This record gives sequence, C-alpha cells and structure tokens, in this order.
Amino acid sequence: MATRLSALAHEGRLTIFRLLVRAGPTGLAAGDIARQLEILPNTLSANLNVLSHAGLLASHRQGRSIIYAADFGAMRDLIGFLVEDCCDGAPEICAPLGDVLARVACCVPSTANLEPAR
Amino acid sequence: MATRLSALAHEGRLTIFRLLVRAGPTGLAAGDIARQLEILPNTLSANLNVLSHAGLLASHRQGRSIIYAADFGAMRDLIGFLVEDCCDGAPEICAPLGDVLARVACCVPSTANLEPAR
DNA sequence: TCCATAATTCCACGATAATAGAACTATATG
DNA sequence: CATATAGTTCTATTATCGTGGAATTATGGA
Repeated sequence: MATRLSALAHEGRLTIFRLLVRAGPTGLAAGDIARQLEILPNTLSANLNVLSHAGLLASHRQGRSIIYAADFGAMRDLIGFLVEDCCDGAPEICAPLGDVLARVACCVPSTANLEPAR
Repeated sequence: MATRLSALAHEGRLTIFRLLVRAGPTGLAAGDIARQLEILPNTLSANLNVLSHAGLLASHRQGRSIIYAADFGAMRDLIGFLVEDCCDGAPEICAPLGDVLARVACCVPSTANLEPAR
C-alpha cells in the first residue's frame, strides 16, 4: 500500500491519474496524455510506469498507440485501506465520509445499507 | 495533498500514524512511540516532523515529553479528497465504499440504527 | 523496403530523501 | 548546581527519485 500511496504522492502522477479516471474505462493513449498535460514523452512514460507498477493503471497496445486506463479496483482498495485503517477506533475520521459519499452522488447504494437520506 | 500523501507513502511513517490513530486524541509521547516501534529517536523525530509538516499530526510539550496525536480532520480531508477526486465520473470506485463504511461500523449516519457489531 | 509515428529504454545528472552517530536544548529532580 | 531523561538538531553518507537528451523498438502506410 505504501507503494501505491507513493505513486500518487507526486503532483504530475496525480494529475495523470485524475485525467485517466475521468477518461473512464476506455482510457487514453499515452500520446494523448502527453499532449493534454504537456509532458515530455519519456518523462510521461516513466511516470506511467510507476503508476502501472503500483497497480493503479492497466495498459494494452492498440495499433501504434498504447492505451492506459485507471484501475478502479485498485483505487477503491487504496481508499478502503485508508478508511478501515483509520476508522479502526476513530469514528471522527470516517463518520463524515458518509456525507462526502452522499455529496458526490456516485454511491447510491444498491447493496450498501447507507441511508441515501438527502 | 501530494505532500500529505507523500508523508504517508513510507512504511515507517504509515506505521507511526496508525499507532497514533489507535492511541486516539490523547496521543502518545515520542519516547513511547520509539519504544513500541523500536525506532531510533532521531529517525523517529525526523519522521514525526515529516508527518507534522504535512498537517497529519499535532504536538505539544508535557513535562519532558512531547505528545504527538493524529489530526483526524486532516486525514478525513485527505480521504475525502481521494474519494471526491475519483468519484467525479467514476461511480465504480466509490460505490463500494459504502460497504466499507458500513463494515467498519464507524460511520452510521445519525439517522440510522447503530449496530454494536464487534 | 523505406519512412513516419508512437512509445519506450538507456544513460547521465542533479535533487531529494532516509538513516545513523554525535552533539545540543529543555525539563525535572536530588 | 549537578545529573539524568526526553527530544531535537547537526552532519555525513548512502540510496532513491525525477528529468531530459539520445538511441531503440514496434507498428502502420506509401
């Protein structure tokens, strides 16, 4: 988990990851990322490698391009780790997270038993 | 936020922070931390400094000891940042978090029923 | 085959981080 | 005041990270 945190603890890589999360499961070609964020291709490649090695990205070749996509499961696990690790004895930390989840309106529970009240 | 992530992206510091979260708002003296985790005092001091500088710890002197305590608000903000940043367009990531929150049983909304699990 | 494009890998350099020994500051106590 | 304890700061050393230029691999098209 430290490796995963470390991968995100870098302004540039955090930006890359955010872009890829927004791009969705389809992902983006390395070149597109480089263009949008104005990063040198070799620097980008190094950072994509760090993120991939941390399990945060998946990639596959498509023609001449290599498509990178955020691994949603890995990110969920990371956040879950932080939440469980912190909540274990500290309700002050994760109690307000229910509000956050409600605010982003992305987690209306089908299986979860959180009240979508509001 | 990258600074905060970076502070936690270190095995030793993550362990220190976890210990302090479990210690609760009371916190622990630096010496106690050093003893429990078997870290050299100067190394510990350096790492406590990194965590403090990232806003994750608060400290105050008490007699000869210096008491460190986890800043719950900072941690909540960090997790909130990750959740909102990721959920923005990616329900796959934070939808399951409702389950996580329910599992740790620390974030039951004030309106819902409180289950004394564990 | 030849060329252009896409991306990576190699390599070198400077910057930053991690650790540990030694010295230092602050507090308490006799 | 002398001494012991608690932490920090100083300093040096080593390791790792981040970046960019140049060369390399892989693919597609004329």
